[in-house]
Amino acid sequence: MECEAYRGPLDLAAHSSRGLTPRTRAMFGPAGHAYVYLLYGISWAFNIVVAREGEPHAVLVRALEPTENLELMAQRRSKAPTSRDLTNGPGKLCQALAITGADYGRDLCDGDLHLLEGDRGSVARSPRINVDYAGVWAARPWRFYEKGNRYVSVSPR
DNA sequence: ACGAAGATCGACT
DNA sequence: GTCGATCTTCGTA
Repeated sequence: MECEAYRGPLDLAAHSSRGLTPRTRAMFGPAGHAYVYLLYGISWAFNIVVAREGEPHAVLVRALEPTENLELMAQRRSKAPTSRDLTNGPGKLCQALAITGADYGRDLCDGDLHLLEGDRGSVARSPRINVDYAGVWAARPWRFYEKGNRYVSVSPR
C-alpha cells in the first residue's frame, strides 16, 4: 500500500485546511470513515479519516497491490488481469475497487469495504505527490510506501 | 453568477 | 517529457 498523510487544519496541502465545508465534512467526523472526493472532474480519490472528531486528518490511499479479484478489477479498468496498472494511482484504485462519491462518509469498520491488518516490508517515505502549491508543507515526507514494491503510483521527485 | 484551480489520467511526441 | 479532458468546489462579487 502507498498512502499520504494529510494533517489539517494546519497542513495547507489538506482540503480541511480551508475549514469545514460540505465537501470536507467527513474529515471532521470520527475516524474510520471514508472521505471520497472528485478530482479534476475525472477521478475519484479515497481517503480514510484517522483522527478523533473535530480533528480533520485523513490518509489518502494512492496505490495498492492487488491480490484478489484481478479479473473483476481488470474489467473495470479495461486492462488485462496481468496489467501492472490496475491500482497504481488514487483514481485508478477507485476505479478498480468501484469506489465513488456514493461511498462518501461510509463506515470502514463495518461493511464490505474495510481495512485489514497485513504484512508489510520496510516502509519508505517521500514528499507527497502534486502538492507543490502547499508551500513548506509540500516538502514534508508524508508519503509512505513499501520499499521495492512494484505497485506504487509514481516514483518520487 | 462567475471563474480559477485542482491530492489525476491517458494519449501523444 | 508535454498536454488536454472534465466538472466540482469554493472564493469573490
